[in-house]
Amino acid sequence: MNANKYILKIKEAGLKVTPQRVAILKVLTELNNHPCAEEIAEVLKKDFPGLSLATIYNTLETLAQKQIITKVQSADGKLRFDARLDMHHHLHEMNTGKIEDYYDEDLNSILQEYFSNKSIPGFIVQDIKLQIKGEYINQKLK
Amino acid sequence: MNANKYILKIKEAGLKVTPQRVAILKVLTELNNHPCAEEIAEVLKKDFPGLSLATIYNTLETLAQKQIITKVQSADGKLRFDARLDMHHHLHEMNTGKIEDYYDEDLNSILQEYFSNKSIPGFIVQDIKLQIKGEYINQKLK
DNA sequence: TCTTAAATGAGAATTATTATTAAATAGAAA
DNA sequence: TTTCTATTTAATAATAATTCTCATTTAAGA
Repeated sequence: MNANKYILKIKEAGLKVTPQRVAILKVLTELNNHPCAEEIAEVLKKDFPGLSLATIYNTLETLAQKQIITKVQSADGKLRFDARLDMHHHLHEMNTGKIEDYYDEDLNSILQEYFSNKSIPGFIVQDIKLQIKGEYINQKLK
Repeated sequence: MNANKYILKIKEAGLKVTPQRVAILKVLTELNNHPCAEEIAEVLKKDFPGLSLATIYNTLETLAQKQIITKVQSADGKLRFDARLDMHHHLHEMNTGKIEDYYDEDLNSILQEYFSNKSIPGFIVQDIKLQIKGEYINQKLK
C-alpha cells in the first residue's frame, strides 16, 4: 500500500501508470533534495539501466503539469523539482548552493494571516514560499 | 553624476571600469525585469554592436560575486539577475512566467520582527525573499 | 607615456533541455 | 485472456544556454 502511493497519484491524475513514472516520482520523493533531471538519472541508473534522460525530463514536466510535483526556483540555471506540496520554505545555502526544506508552522500562520487581510491588487495568490538565503556556521555539512 | 552611479559601484568593488560593465549594469538596473544574459544582449546590441555574449555572462557573474547585483531564483532554468538589493519580494506570474517586484514595508517589518526572535539553528540568514506564485485576473498584461 | 594584469571578443566546447520518431506498452474493450 | 490503439519510451538528433580558450585590447597605476 505504501509503494502504491505513487501509483495512486499518477492514476488519479489520469496518467498511465508506467514503471518509469513510478520510479521517478519515488526517487524524487525519497531524495527530497530538489534534484535536477541529471541527479535523478544518476540514482536510477543502477536499478533502471536504459532509462532515458528524455523520459526523465518528460515525466517531470508531465508530473509538474498535473501538480503532482512542483518546479523549484533555483539560481543555478537548472530545472529542479520537489515532490512536497505542503507549505514549506527553502533555505538556500550560499556556499554549496544546496536548497534545504524549512518547515515553520508559526511562520505559515503569520503569512496566512497577513495575506488574508492584505491582498495584492488584481493578483490571485496560489502559493507563498520564503527563500531564505544564508550560510551554515562552521561549514556544517548537513 | 547620475550616469556615474554605475561607475562608482564598479570602482568601489575594486573592478576595472569598462564601458561594457557600465553598460550592462545600467541596462540591468533600468530594465528592472530580471533579465537573462540573452535579453540584456538584445537591448545592448544597438548601441553596442560587438558586445560578446561571453562578456555579458562574465560581467554578470563578476558583478554578482561582488554583490553589486544578485542572481534571481527562477523556475525556467535560466540564469537571471537583479540590480535591486533592497528588501523586496517577487511575484511569479504562472501563465507568463514573468517575475515582478513586490514591495511591502509592513511585510518586511513582520518578517524582520519574526526572524529577530526566532533563529534557525546554525544558520546565518542573509536575505529573505518571498516567492509569491499566482496569476493576474483578466489576463492583465502588466 | 609605458607597462602589465585584467578584460574583451570570437568562436569552440560543453552542458542542459527539447524535439523527433520508431518501437514498446498500458489499459480499455472485445 | 487477447486485441487494439493511443500513449509512452528510448535513442539520438537538434537546439538552447553557458562556459572555456586564447589571442588581442585596454584600464589604470607607475
